Amino acid sequence: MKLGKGVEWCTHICGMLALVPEGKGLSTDALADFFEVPSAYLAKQMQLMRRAGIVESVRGKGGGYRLALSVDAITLLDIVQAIEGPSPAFRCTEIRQNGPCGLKRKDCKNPCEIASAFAEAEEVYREALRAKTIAVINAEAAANGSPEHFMEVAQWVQKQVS
Amino acid sequence: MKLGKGVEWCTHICGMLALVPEGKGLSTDALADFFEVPSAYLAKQMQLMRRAGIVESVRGKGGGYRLALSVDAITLLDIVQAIEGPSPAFRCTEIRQNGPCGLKRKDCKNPCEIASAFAEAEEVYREALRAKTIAVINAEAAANGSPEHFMEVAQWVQKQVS
DNA sequence: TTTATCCGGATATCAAATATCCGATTTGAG
DNA sequence: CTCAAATCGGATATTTGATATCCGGATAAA
Repeated sequence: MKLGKGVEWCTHICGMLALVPEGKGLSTDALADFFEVPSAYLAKQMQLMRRAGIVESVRGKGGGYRLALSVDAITLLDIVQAIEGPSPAFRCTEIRQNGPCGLKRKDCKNPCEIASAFAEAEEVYREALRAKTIAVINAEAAANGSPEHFMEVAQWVQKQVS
Repeated sequence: MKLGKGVEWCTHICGMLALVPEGKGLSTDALADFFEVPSAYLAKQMQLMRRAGIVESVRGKGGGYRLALSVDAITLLDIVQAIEGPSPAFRCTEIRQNGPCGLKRKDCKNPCEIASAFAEAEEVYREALRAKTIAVINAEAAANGSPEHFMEVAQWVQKQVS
């Protein structure tokens, strides 16, 4: 039961990309430097984000990544699913069909009670993540953090895109 | 984001152990045969269950495992935590402290907004699993399944403990 | 004493996460 | 046109964790 590092990285990155001016972008190297994470591996995560439609890329000199959607259209769930894929955490292998008292295949059209219970739990989990947009996260961060730090970050972004 | 097979196995096993008569137990081999799972590996999972206080073991000939608690005192969350351990799925590595705009350690006494959001989501997930006891699961299974199959399983258990 | 069982540790195997590298392509700038 | 900067996709290590097996010791019933 573990989420990949890419989830943490990309969530922070989305918060930062929100500060990037229209038409500009930040390169993988710039993002990797900002968070001190391995550039080559981050590049792979950003490709997943792009395929999921969360960010868009501009190739060639001066290119980089920027958000493909507005900050209130990107949820934490979107990011998790982009990085981790769609498969549920609980994997039902239908062991009720095994062994001396195994059920017949045809009697197992519906998921078993255990699989259903885990599916429900994962659904409320996803629902909680779906309720948190980048806009919300950034608003909370602005409320809790110092204005000085915010300016510092904003100026760093400015320097990169100029 | 993946739960180990032991979670599925042990949940089904708890449902079965509920049928074991007072004072008796089922051996690891019997459980492994019933569900067609590898015996040696299942033994490891059962040790985790025992250390978590969910089942208790009887050593020596004729021994085995039985529930250590009543069926309405064992939740799916208990089983997940027994097998998977206590660590959360989202691992915050405090990358906000990294890089050119990294925050000072002392300004990071509270978890960041992202870590908090994931912690909340995992809490509702745990809450959902906490609401599902073995008693509930078994009641649902009894309601959905055929009485014939229930008898078949009960008789198999009888044969093992006699 | 023999047999069946759990216990703990050591170890092997396999899959996934993490990480790096390279060649191809695109694009802006000189 | 050429060069440099950047993403893209694929190939490939490396590391970690999940999966799986085995064995020697302890325990208890027959």
